[in-house]
Amino acid sequence: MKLGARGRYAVMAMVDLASEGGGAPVSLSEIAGRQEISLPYLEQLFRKLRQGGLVGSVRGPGGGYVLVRAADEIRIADIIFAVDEPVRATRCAPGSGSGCKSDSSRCLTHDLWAELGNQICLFLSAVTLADVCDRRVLGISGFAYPPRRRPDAAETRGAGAP
Amino acid sequence: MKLGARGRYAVMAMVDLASEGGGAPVSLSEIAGRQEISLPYLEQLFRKLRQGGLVGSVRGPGGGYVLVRAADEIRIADIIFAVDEPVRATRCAPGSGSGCKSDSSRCLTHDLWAELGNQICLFLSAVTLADVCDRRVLGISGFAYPPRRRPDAAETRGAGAP
DNA sequence: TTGCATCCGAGTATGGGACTCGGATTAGGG
DNA sequence: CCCTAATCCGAGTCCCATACTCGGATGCAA
Repeated sequence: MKLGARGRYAVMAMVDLASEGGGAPVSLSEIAGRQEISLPYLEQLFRKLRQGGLVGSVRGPGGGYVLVRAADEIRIADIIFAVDEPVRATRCAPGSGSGCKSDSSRCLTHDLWAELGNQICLFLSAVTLADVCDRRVLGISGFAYPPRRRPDAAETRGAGAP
Repeated sequence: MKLGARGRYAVMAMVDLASEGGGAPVSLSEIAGRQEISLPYLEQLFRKLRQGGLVGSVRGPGGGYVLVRAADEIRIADIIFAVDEPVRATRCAPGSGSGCKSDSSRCLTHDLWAELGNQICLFLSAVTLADVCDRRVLGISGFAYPPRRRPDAAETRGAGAP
């Protein structure tokens, strides 16, 4: 999962679209004005969003973009995926070869990054556009990580899922 | 929290150091050979790790680096922080001004990114160097995200690509 | 037809990241 | 003593991904 300005702008624009548009199409100029993003850049973004099936377009005067699904059916992860397709996490798995060099057990760190990417996907999949619009983001994962933090001495940490 | 190749190399090197060094100093040439990282680059990395108080150094022939704390007392987050200090998450909070433009309630996405960064920190703080060495990473957070999803409607397509 | 809007392929460039270089220090072994 | 192995340090270079732009084509309503 890649995390650049493009993804952030896309989310900002989608939030704007979900908030300001009441079913009626919203033009990119409006969004550009409100969010202070350049119009051509927004066009490029919404091209991807449209190809990803997240928004529909209405051409001509009075046209613009509309959400295809309801705001609480659109996950933030969907937006990021739509505009930032590729992944390539470590130096492993560049796509073709399964990676981690030839030696099968070289990179111990592999599953660390894999698991981290997993966590990020999980989080961004748990938050919907509606959540962001209504400021329902904080505390969505209101859990504290560990029972397994530092218990000050040896502990049999089974690490198992419940 | 920034996530570049530098951080990944640093973690790889620290894992190597924790695995191969049995209390005795390990020279950077050895690590460079095993992990296929260039020596000068490693030097630059370990300079930061030393300044961050994660490793100690022994100069002269037979010298090298040693862990200052035990491997299960070093969190992955510590390593990343040591080599990649600054953060600047959104376009908000560039350091001086508290951010989010002047208008107080413009960027609704602010707490989204803040919370995401929080999640990443949380995860990387829950994993220690020893965990990675012993392949105890997978399933460290073996929980499924909350019951607070949309009850029935369209729970198709889970989580996306790993 | 005119003007507003989406559509599209290509193109530029700048910034930050990975990575390098030359030299200075420190220490052990002949 | 040198000599060599190692850490130290401040620069400096290069390159590529990413943000961002341009010119024009297409569709639709008044």
